[in-house]
Amino acid sequence: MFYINARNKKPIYEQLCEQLRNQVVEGIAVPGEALPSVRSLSTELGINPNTIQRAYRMMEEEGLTVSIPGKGNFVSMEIETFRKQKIASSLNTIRDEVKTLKRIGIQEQQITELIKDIYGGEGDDQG
Amino acid sequence: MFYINARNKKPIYEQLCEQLRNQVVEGIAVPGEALPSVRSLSTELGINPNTIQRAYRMMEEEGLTVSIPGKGNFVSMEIETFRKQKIASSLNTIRDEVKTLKRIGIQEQQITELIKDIYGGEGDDQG
Amino acid sequence: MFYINARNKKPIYEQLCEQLRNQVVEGIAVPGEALPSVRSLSTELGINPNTIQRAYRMMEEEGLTVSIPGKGNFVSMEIETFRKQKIASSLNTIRDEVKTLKRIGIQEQQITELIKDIYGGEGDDQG
Amino acid sequence: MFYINARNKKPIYEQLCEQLRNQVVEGIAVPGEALPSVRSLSTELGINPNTIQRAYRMMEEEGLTVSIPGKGNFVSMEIETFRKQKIASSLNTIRDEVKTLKRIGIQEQQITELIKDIYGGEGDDQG
DNA sequence: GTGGTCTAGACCACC
DNA sequence: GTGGTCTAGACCACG
Repeated sequence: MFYINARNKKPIYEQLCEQLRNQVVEGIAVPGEALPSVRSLSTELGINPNTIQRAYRMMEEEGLTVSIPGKGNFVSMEIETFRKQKIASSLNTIRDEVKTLKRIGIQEQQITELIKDIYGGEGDDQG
Repeated sequence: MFYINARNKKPIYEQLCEQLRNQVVEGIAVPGEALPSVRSLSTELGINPNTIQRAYRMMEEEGLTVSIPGKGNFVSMEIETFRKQKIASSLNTIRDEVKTLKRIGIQEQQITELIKDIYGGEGDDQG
Repeated sequence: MFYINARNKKPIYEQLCEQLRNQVVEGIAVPGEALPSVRSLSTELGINPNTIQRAYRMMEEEGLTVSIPGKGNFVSMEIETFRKQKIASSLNTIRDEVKTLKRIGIQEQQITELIKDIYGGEGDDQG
Repeated sequence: MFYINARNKKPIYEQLCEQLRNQVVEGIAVPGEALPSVRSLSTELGINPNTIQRAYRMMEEEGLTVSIPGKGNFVSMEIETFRKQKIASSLNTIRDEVKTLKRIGIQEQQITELIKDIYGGEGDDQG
């Protein structure tokens, strides 16, 4: 469910948080689903429990999960917000990059064809 | 020629480097052009000379500039590489984001219209 | 693990970087091995932490090490590249010098005997 | 007779000095030969006359040239010393590199063949 | 004037 | 504890 990229300069707790965020908006993690316990994830990833704890705390602060004392951490039931946020964020990123490409002199066609290719492929090439 | 955004989490030397990178790919900084001296930029921005030095060193390591001791720092003569890199990088970013949006369930049309809007505007909304 | 030669004209950060490079290609420093912490090496050598930092940063930029914030600096797992680079570089240097000697009028025999002497000695006259 | 590589980090006066040194030991510059005047070389290379002056001064200090006031600078008649120095220096460099290669595990044969190739070619492949 | 190196010491985030 | 960034200011070599 989670993995760590030690070479990545992002802090570990951020990596974990981001992974759950992505899984949630893409429907891979479903509302109500239980997250691994702090202890088990800690040993599985070889990471300090404090760091896992911090990641879980951050997830809860974001509203991404709910923590039920004595039970564990669970994906929140209110995830539509995150889907909208992610869409807005992605569109913004695309807008910025496209503007840059326009300034550099790239033709609109080259970009639209890239998109057509992606949507043309029926399958989901998620890694 | 350069500015600092204190609110930006990125380190100052990175901001400077990134700004020159953009100016180069957009043709605002032309090959052979002299950069401000370490000291002058330092006082102009209210930044420690060491930090400017580091930014300039990084630019040179990237091949973005050449440093001639006793003379100054100058935009490199071979900048076409950076234009190509930037294009490839931007297209990759767009590809990733579009794939994500597809997975989330966004229609192709919504993205292509965003792009059409950007290219429809004659002006350059830079800065 | 490291030492400083004050008489050497090369900057300190370069000396450190070069030493690790040599230790790596000669198998003295093994992949995954931890380097001294910035602070400890700083006090051990009587060098400013900033300078050590810079050396370590340069090593990482070269791909010689990986830096994990909060953990330390470690010899990279992919060091075979450096061995090959070093071999190529050494052979090139030898080639250039031999060509010069040929031009000056030195006999081939004089050079080959030098090499035979080196390989004839069983021991390793390192350090 | 001289050229400047602005990208080279070596100071200009050092580059000039080194070039004459090489030309002398290789017989390209012959004893008694006149060097370009400070003024003419200065304009030819687009270099500050002071820098040329410094290079010429250094050449004279090395005993590489003699300066005759009112006449100019001339290659020294005593150049055999430099030939011997260059040979010693080259042999030392080769010795060091070969030792390194031995330590890394390179076979003697690989090096001797490199040398045989160089001496096998009748011509002088100097650039 | 220019860039390059180094010291001394502070502050931050991460683990 | 760790690495990373930044400031303040000195000193050097080069042109």
